[in-house]
Amino acid sequence: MGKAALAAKAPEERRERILRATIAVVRARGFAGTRVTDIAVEAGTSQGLILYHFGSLAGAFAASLTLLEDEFYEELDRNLSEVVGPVPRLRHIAELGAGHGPAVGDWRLWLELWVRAIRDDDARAARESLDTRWRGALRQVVDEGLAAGVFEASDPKASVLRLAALMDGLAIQLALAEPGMTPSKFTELWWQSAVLELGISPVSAVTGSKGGQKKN
Amino acid sequence: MGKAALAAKAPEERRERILRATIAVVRARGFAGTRVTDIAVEAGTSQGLILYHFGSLAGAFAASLTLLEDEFYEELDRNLSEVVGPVPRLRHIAELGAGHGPAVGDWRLWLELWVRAIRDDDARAARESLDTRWRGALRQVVDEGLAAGVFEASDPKASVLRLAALMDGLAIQLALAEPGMTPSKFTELWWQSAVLELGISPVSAVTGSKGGQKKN
DNA sequence: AAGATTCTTGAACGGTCATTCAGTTAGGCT
DNA sequence: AGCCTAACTGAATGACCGTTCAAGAATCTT
Repeated sequence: MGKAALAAKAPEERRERILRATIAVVRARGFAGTRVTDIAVEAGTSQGLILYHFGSLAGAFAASLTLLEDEFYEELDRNLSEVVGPVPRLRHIAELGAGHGPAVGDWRLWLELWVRAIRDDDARAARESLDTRWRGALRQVVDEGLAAGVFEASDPKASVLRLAALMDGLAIQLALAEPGMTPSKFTELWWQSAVLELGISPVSAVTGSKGGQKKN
Repeated sequence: MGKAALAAKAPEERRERILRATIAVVRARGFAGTRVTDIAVEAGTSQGLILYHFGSLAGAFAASLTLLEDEFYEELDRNLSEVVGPVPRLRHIAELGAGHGPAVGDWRLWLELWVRAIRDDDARAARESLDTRWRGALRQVVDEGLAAGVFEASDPKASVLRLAALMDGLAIQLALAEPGMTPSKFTELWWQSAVLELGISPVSAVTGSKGGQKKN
C-alpha cells in the first residue's frame, strides 16, 4: 500500500508531465525537430502514451500551447504585482524582457511559435492570445502612469503597440545572440524608447530602477 | 542549330532556376515544409539535379540564401537611390518595410530565416549579413540627416538599432496578419517613432512623403 | 474479489522522403 | 565523326518516424 502510494501516478500527472516535456523539447529542438520519441524520453514514458492522450504529435503541440499560456499568464501576474508604481513597474517590464523570469524569458520559443503561427491555427490562436494579454499588461501600466501624470502620450494605444513591437524586435537579436546584444543592452535600449515615448522625466527615469542608479 | 540555341540551357541557368524555385517554395511552405520534390516541380527539373548541383537539400537551402542576399542588396541599393534627401529617404524606408518592393517585403520569409538561424549556421550567417547591411543603410540615412541638421540624436547608433528592431517587431504582426495591422499602419507607426527618435520637425515630417500630406 | 474500465507499453506497420545510382543525353574538343 | 566529360533523369533504396495495435498493468466499481 505504501508501494501503491508511491507508484501510483494520477493519469493527469502523466499528462502534464508529457506537456512539460513537449515544451522542453520544442525549446531545445524547435517544432520542426521535435519527435514523438524525444518527448517520450524527456517525459519518461512511452511513445504510445503520448498518442493515447493527445491523438497525434500535432495534438500534443496544441495542448502544450495552452499549458504555456496558463503559465505565462500566471507568471506575468505574479511578476507585475511584485512592483508598484508606474515607473518602477515599467522599468521592471524592461528587465523582464531581457530574460529574467523563466517562462517569459525564452525568446527562442517565441520565435518558434511565431513561425508555427504562420501555418498552424492553434499556434496562431495561442500566440495572438499571449500577445494580447501581454500588450494589455503594458497598456495597463501606461494608463496608470498617465493617470498619475508621470507619463504623457498623445496616442497611448500607438505607444503601447510600438513599445511591444520594439521588444519583439530586440528579442530577435537576443534570441539569435547577435554580437553586441546582451540582456542589459536590451533593457537599456528599450527603456530609452519608453522614456522617449512616454515623456518620462529624467528624474523618475533614473529612480525607476529599484536600486537607484547604480550601474556595474 | 536554331534548335540548339533555344534548347541549350547553360547549366548555370538551371542552377539559378533551382535556387529561385527553392526560395519560392520556402516562401510558400516554410523550410520545414519544403521537399526536394517541391523544388523540382517548381523548377521544372528532376529531383536528381538538385542533389547533383547542391549535394543535399540543406545545401540547396544554403545556396539559395546567398542568392537571396545578392538580390536583397541589389534591391536595397536600387530602392534607396530612387529618393534623395534624408527625410524623404527615411520616409521611403518606412514605406519599404510595409511591403513595397518585392524582395524586401516578404516578412514571412524573414521569420523563417530567423528561426532557421537558431540552429543552422548558414542561415545564421545570412541573416546576420542581411541585418548588418540593412542597419548600415539605415545608419547612412540617419548620418546624412544629422549632417544636414534635419535630424538630431544623442546616440545615433542606439537610435538606428531601435528603429531597425522596431521594424522587425512590427513586421511580425504584419507577417502574422494581426488584426488591425496593415501596411499603412505599419508605415505610420514606424514613422512616428522615427520622428520622435530623430527629432524631426513637424514641417519636414509632413513634407517627407513625396506626394505632400495627402491622406486617404 | 471479479469484472470492467482506464491507462500504459513497445513492437510492428506503412508512408514519406532524402539520397543513391545506373543509365541517358548533350556539348565540347580533336 | 567519335570520344570524353559534364549535365541530367527518375526509378530504386533505405532510413526515419508518426501512428496503430494487441496485450498487459493499474485502478475503480460493485
